[in-house]
Amino acid sequence: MAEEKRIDKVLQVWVRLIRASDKVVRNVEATLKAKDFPPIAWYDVLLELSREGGRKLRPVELEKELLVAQYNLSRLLDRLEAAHLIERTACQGDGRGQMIALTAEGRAMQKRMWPILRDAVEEHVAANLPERDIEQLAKLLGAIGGGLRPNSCS
Amino acid sequence: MAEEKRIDKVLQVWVRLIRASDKVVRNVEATLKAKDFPPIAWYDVLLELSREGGRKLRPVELEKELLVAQYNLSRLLDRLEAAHLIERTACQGDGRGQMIALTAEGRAMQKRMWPILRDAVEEHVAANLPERDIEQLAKLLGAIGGGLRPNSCS
DNA sequence: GACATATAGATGCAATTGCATTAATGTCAA
DNA sequence: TTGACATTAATGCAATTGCATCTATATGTC
Repeated sequence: MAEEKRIDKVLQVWVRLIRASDKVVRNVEATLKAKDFPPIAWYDVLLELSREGGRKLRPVELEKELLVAQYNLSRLLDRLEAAHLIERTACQGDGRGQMIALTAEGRAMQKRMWPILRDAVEEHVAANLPERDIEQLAKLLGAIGGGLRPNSCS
Repeated sequence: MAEEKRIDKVLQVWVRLIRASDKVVRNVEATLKAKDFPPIAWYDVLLELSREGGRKLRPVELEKELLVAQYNLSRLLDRLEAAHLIERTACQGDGRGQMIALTAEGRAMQKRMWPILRDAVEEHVAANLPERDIEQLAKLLGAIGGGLRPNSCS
């Protein structure tokens, strides 16, 4: 009986987790699109590269940071490259690989997207949650997601 | 400064929410697929119909319950129908609409999927969270997601 | 009844995702 | 060095999603 109750609670978390995530992502994507910005996935790549200063990253590294499937990243990079936001260059030392560099345009895009994204996230995630709940939530979600790194950065 | 800190926390929740949800969904989908079961989306429809006993539902109703886009639901129902898990019948009283009925096969599928899904969710969502955290999480996620209904049912 | 407008559901088409496989190196042991 | 095996990245193809639009029926107004 106590077991039954627990599984019900877990299922409730399951449903709410998916719905909350879905809702928030849709809203933020919509905000970006409404202002003619590219999707969140593009921002993630641009941010990851921005964080490295001028250092170039290899797709494999991005893959690990962003938790994107290899074939999806490959094509995401195609799109970013076509939009002149990144550049692919050969990787000396490893003939298989390549280095991904942010272009000036790419860096500018990341900077322009940042405040939009920040405000959208603040609005749709934190709506009217008190500081305490935010912290609690971060802690509990961290427990589900496993090891994660911090985020943000302009 | 206090503001800065808050937004950082909110962004952390944003990142973790997406990652936790993503991870959990992928794991559960993988579990289903590994046992040759259809995806979660199918289960959601089957469960919704099962809950109604023998009552048929209209796509519009499902749409609201499941929060799926109209055109996606239309095609999801195509697939379920092709798999003989549901049946579409005319809707008397409204010539535009239709009624969706669970077939015996559909009901059986829902029943077979239930324990698999339950265990997978228990494993991937609740891994090693104490009861208290589960409840906290449900409460907090509910605050983000807005009004939600309870779940589960075999 | 005739018309304007709203609602239910389907569908063509483009973009994205997932899956399986491939090509090209790299690594390491014999 | 060579051959077996691992790693990096790309790609053909099918399935799914998003978007815009379309058809058919309903509803309300005159």
